[in-house]
Amino acid sequence: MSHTDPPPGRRRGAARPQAAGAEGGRASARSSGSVTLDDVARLAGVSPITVSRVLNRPELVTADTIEVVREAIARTGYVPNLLAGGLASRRSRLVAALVPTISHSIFAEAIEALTDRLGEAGYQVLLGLSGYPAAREDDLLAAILSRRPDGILLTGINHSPETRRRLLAAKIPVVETWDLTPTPIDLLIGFSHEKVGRAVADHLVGKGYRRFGLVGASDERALKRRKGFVAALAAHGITEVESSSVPAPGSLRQGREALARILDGGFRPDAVFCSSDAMAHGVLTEAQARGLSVPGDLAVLGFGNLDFSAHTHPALSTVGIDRQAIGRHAAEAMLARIEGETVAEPVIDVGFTLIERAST
Amino acid sequence: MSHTDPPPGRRRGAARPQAAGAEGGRASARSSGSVTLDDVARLAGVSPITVSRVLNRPELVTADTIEVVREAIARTGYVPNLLAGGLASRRSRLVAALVPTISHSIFAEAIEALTDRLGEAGYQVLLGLSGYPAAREDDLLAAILSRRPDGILLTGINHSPETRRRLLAAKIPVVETWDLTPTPIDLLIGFSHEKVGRAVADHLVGKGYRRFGLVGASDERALKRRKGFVAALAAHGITEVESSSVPAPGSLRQGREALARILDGGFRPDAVFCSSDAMAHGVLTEAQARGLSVPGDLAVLGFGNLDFSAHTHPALSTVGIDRQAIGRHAAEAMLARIEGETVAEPVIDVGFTLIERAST
DNA sequence: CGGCGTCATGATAGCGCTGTCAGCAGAAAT
DNA sequence: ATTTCTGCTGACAGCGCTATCATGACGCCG
Repeated sequence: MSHTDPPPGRRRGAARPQAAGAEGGRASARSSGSVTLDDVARLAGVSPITVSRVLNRPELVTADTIEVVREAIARTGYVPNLLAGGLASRRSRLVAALVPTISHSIFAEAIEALTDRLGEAGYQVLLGLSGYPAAREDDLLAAILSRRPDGILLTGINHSPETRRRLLAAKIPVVETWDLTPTPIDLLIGFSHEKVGRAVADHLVGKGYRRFGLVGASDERALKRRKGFVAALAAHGITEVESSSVPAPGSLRQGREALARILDGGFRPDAVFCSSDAMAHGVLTEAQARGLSVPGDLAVLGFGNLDFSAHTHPALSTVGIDRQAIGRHAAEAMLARIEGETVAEPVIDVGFTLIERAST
Repeated sequence: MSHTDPPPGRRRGAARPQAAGAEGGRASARSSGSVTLDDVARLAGVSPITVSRVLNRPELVTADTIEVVREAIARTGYVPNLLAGGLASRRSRLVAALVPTISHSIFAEAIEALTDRLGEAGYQVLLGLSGYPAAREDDLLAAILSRRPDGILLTGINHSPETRRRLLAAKIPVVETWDLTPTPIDLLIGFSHEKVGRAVADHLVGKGYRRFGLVGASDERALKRRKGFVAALAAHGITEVESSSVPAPGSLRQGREALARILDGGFRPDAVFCSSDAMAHGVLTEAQARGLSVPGDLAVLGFGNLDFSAHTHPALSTVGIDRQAIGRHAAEAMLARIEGETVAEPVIDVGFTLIERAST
């Protein structure tokens, strides 16, 4: 049923221009009234499947037909329905990304890179905000899997057993990001936070600093950096480390307050390592407010190399992460997996760079 | 076809526990093999539509039945398919949001508030990043409308005729945000940027400042603020305004550089109004680097009241916008419209607050 | 000139779900 | 006892698209 006329003389001649939904048609009560593939097909004088091919696999259709169909699409103002398409083809062309927050730009940029790359390939990104202790991750994941994404990106490597189970059951590519682990669910793109901590400690000790402050957010990755930092200091025989924890993700304000707490507690560090550049900026600010000179009285080192970090006064030493590379690699790996190609590098260590500026 | 056994004794007894996809079944070549509503229904001994109701309109089903069905769902690990559901019900439970960027937290927070509120109502947010001169808005919109969102949020009020046409044709609620206009497409939630500019000018003039610098990003809303600012200054008889434009969105770095340009150009303002707090922070930083005292030598005023603004040194005077209110109101208005309720206030002016801190 | 492969297009049959209306208890009304 | 109503459940028929296989036209070969 539904399309009544068998294409007569072959295209062009068959096309009786007609407004969509005009005709003697009985628009079934449930129909949305909007233009469908069938409407376009009828106007173009071809079968619906041909219209579908023009849109999705034009290499299978002759140039003439493509032109006729394109014109019919333009005339009707047809907008494909990806819900229907996805249902039929079992490819939603949707990729989900779960991040704790986008308000702090460390994740935002990776997401933007991911979105850009996937957009080029015709995919869209469905964003899930899990909040900081990833409390909602489970429910969120359930909601997201209902959309049948073709792939999913997660932040971090610690997921509840329930989450792992669901991901495995979904049988789609999974990319974990921002950390490394010997037991990834599937794909993995990150770097070693513990090594970051060690590298920072070695650097600071090498420059002669001996009394350390640590200003860290309480998220799992910051804790790993701390662990590496403390371990490396211990290896240098240094145990004098005063630390102050704040709730993730950590802001300039919290950096200021943390330094104030450390100083007011009587400890007088000569260097402070912060778990984010925003907090380091706060430490810088508090130091300045107290008339301490940086790095003379106090060295400060951050994490993230955000866009402002090179331009604070003094410029902030920090650890640079190629955030866009994380997003880009995630997109590439996911696309490859979706297309059924074998992924050359299922685990990518994007590394980090210790960036020495004026604050140390 | 498809479900073979008519529910015999009435529930419970009928449930023959069976792994999903076991049975003598001929899984049609196209089936995904994953658990469907029918599988759950068979296990629970009810019809598929009843399972659907348990999930979507449980108030229509008795407690007993709900329990049996819930158990079957748990046992099978059923994950609903919203592509199919959306196609059948013509409600995707998806809301699209188009913003220039999420890397700068001014939009990110509004999006988070939107996402939270909509999430409670069972909707998810599909994010579209249009980039700064909203170059991609048209294509992006086309891609997004293919998903049949139930509503859409736009940033700003200037859209191409093509965009307007498409939005109107989609027949879904549209919320424009971050600005006001007498001719909204549908719903509108924002505030007057020109009034912001005027209020800032009045404030600064009132405090005795007379020579003004203006550091502005070149996006349309920042230009409106500038216009209001300049107009109000003119009303006070002040025409000595030196301005410096930077590409949107504007960063700390650009703030520093802009102040440097103004100062090196020989103009010596006693107050600078910046189009974002990030840039104002940069101006603050450059002033400090040059040994200028703020506000003694130079007053600085930003825009946005971001989380760091109260904690810079000196604390930054700025214009506060209730960003979460924008997201929340947008969500509420959209939900009301989707549910078919009449929207009490289709246009909401969330206003702004001039926040006076130490930098002026 | 018949056989066969290739290419463009079409017919059919779903993908997994929900709108709609019908049916059938049991309770309430007469 | 009969009627009417209410509340719960089910059968059916799609939603708009695409996977799959079939078909017909054409060119090429021996």
